[in-house]
Amino acid sequence: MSSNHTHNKKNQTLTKNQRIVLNLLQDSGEPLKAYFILDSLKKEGLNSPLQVYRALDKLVELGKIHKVESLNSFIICNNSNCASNTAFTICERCGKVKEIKNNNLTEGVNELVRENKLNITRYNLEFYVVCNTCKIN
Amino acid sequence: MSSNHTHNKKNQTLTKNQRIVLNLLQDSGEPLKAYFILDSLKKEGLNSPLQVYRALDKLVELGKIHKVESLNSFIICNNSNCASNTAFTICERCGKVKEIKNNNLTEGVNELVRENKLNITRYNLEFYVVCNTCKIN
DNA sequence: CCTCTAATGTTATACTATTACATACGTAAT
DNA sequence: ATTACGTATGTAATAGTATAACATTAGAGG
Repeated sequence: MSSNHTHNKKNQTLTKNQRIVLNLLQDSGEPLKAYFILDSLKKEGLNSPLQVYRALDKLVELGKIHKVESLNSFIICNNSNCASNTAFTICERCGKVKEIKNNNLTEGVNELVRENKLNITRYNLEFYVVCNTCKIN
Repeated sequence: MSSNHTHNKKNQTLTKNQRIVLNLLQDSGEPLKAYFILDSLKKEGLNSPLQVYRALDKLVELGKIHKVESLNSFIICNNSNCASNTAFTICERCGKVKEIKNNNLTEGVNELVRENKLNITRYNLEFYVVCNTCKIN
């Protein structure tokens, strides 16, 4: 469960494709789909799905982004202590995704994992909610 | 977080397609992919992906099966108290999936959710492990 | 400069899932 | 019994997600 992140690694060490994909996800803050990324970055020189998927794979591996499995989407990691673990809330109505930064929760989960000797290498937690905006309407 | 399951509903209330898909998943115990299910049930009269997906959707809705999001697969629910919540371990090496029945863990998660006022409607937890078989080799 | 690894570019293809539309079935109300 | 309605079916077409294979290039380290 120790951090193998490389958040601190300079973006300069990334290749061009990796960098422009990361920048797009960073600017967006929302989960984006691979083919949306492809369309968005056509003008930057991305031509094929594979170029996008390769960049995404690498960025996931580096811990700079996460895949939101149930949405087939990718989102910037804005958490400094998530290792390769992920925890999201996903609004059932509008689809809005937020990475959970609540240390209570993640520490609680880590503790549960330890207590139950689950021998986890990493985890992906998806919590479905109705977000505040949707709750009002 | 209250159970809205219908495990007790007789299989008779299911339609033919739903029943044969459920039976296959039940017999297998493993997560199966939609197109594998289709191939397996050609002889039973399933001809198109849509027939499979419709049956799967319904079974998920009834809580009789779960989708393992990160594997694009479906697995029988063998847990009597999971509501529509899911928790799995997935072996990183061999892909073997087990539904977590550990009440400690699920109760712990429920408690964390309450404590943190997350207002969750349901959750999907995917824990990556190296299973015992793979650990030996 | 050489070598090795990782990344690239491109084409084709595989895998996953849904739209659209016509038809049938079951059941509850009239 | 007939109508009406919701749900399931069957089928064809297509949309959306992801990888295989192969030839080439770029960059880091010796």
